[in-house]
Amino acid sequence: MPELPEVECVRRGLSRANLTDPISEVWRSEKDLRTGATWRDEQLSRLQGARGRRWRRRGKFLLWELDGQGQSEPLGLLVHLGMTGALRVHHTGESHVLHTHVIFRFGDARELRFVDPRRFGGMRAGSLVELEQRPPLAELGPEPLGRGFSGSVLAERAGRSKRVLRDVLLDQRVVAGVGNIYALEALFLAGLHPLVVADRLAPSAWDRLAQAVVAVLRQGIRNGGTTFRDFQTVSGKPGGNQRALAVYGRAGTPCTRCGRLLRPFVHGGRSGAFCPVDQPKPRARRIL
DNA sequence: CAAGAATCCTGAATGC
DNA sequence: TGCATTCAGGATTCTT
Repeated sequence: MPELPEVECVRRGLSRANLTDPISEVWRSEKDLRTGATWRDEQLSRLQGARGRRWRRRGKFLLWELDGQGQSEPLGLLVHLGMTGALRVHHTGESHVLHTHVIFRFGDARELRFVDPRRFGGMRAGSLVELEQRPPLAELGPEPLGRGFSGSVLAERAGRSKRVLRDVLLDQRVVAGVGNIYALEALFLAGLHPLVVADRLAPSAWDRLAQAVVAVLRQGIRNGGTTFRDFQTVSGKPGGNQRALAVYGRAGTPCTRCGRLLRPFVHGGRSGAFCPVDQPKPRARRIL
């Protein structure tokens, strides 16, 4: 379940790996990865001979910028890790694990492997500019760790919505990179009930929520990401942020702040937890 | 247009 | 012990 902090940790690992030799070979398994308009035509072989320049992140997406051969336009590789996707750097000849679907081999006898058991992840190569300017990247909401993110930005994009706060935070068009774990953590930190309808929030509550989103994401990155089951970094190590989680996966256990038992809920087929004391659901029309 | 549901997938966890 | 069922869930597509 890589969300923004996990993807950012992967990005940093890939940057440190310095994969700048030309790609000598692209290997692809026969299994489909994520299907759908943006992923259908992967064009991975276009990266043959290209040189990696840098790794960027946008929300939960990774974007590898590459220089093509000759005077061709800059190329890009868009990657989404889905639920169980992992990017790992290996030496050529190291044994493969099950569910390895893509391999980029380099001149220096290393290779970048994409492993994804559930195949919710996807990859697509193409013109860098086109990847940037078309969906899904073009439709993403603001970067929560970028300049200009604030409660008023959240309010502007979701303040009239009838959806509940947890679902609003999961909407990548409202804010990019937040998934179920960090949405629930941010709501706890902000003292907001996850099932409050968005259009009831006053500006002060939106401010608190935006600050909480930033705080939990920063903490997640600082702790190397959250590994609940599958997440691993480029070197194969798990993250450490699961120890810092206040509510996700903790339903039925005591609240770290007040000791009351955290309550589970299911909404829209997705589960969550909250503290009935610290995250009350007020009757008031406006929630401050 | 917005909101909710169904869909994709495998492995771990649970139920009987 | 073993088999069947449930759950996990991001983004897209479909339905209401």
